[in-house]
Amino acid sequence: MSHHSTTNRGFSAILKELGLKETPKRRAILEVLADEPGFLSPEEVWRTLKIRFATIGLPTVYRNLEELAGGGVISTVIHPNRQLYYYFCTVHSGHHHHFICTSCRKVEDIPECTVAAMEGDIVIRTGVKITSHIVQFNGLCRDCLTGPAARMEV
Amino acid sequence: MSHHSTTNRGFSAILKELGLKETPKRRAILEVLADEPGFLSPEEVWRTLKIRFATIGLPTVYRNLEELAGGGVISTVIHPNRQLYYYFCTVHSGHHHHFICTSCRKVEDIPECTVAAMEGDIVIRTGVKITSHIVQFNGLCRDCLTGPAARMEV
DNA sequence: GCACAAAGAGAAATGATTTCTTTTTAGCGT
DNA sequence: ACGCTAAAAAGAAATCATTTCTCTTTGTGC
Repeated sequence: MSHHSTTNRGFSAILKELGLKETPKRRAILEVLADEPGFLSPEEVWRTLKIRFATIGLPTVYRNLEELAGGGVISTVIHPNRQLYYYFCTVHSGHHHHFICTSCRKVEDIPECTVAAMEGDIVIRTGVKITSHIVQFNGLCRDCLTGPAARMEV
Repeated sequence: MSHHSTTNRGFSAILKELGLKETPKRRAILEVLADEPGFLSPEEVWRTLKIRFATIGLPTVYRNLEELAGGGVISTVIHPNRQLYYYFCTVHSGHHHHFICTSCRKVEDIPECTVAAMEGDIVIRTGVKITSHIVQFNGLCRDCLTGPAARMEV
């Protein structure tokens, strides 16, 4: 059930660009995320990897997810429950934002155009320097709105 | 050094609207936040209150901040360090967003117009239901950009 | 193949936040 | 003013995601 199998090519190149060694576990973490349509918690990634690897530590997963997110390979999801989740974003063309379904964990990409405009306005009006922003829309996707809510664990 | 002293009137009314009893500590929590130009962590609020009250528990502060934020009296700040901070927002006219200075903790209000438009687009295009969003701009305010960074603890 | 720095294991610590139980108190009715 | 009752607070303890530490393993350039 590989959802994004086409993206599995090029992981080596991505890691090399970031100056990260290509270890089996690091590659596996990327694969797990790439094969998942929604976002995953560090512990969920870890549980999946434990099937493949006899020994894999949770700290390893945390460290790798952070490195990969820092390098922009994967993106973070700030859940209303305040835990951090990770998502392998198939859209690599430019900056954008996300809609996340808190029920089934699906993620939809939102172009960032308006946010950029907002930032421009803010900078001009107030003279501040914006170093980062959080823009994320939470809700229920169309499928979850119509069908029976799949994972209502929020 | 009361920055927002004009807003101190009407706390009783606010609490009554929310169906919350007007206790000395609850009022004090609101006062501490209202007197602070920037955002504060629960523990910082607690430390301030300990000067006034012989006994005040940290859980009390956490609970009250959550209740007050839930009622919309105060707003939350999601810090890049992933801790939760609270801010007494003087702008009560309609929905809006914030720019936070990660150096001096100043908060500037951003009208939400564009975000509303974005949401409209998203809903129409994808058919999702948006229940909440996080929109926050992080950076350095003009003062911190020019003068020596006051509290560079990020 | 070797050396060396990066990566991982595993255990333990951290620290913000929450939960629990008991005691206190605000606000209503009288 | 007085008492009642449910909300609120104290204080201690638990939770649990995340991080830190030390030692061992492994990928990669030479």
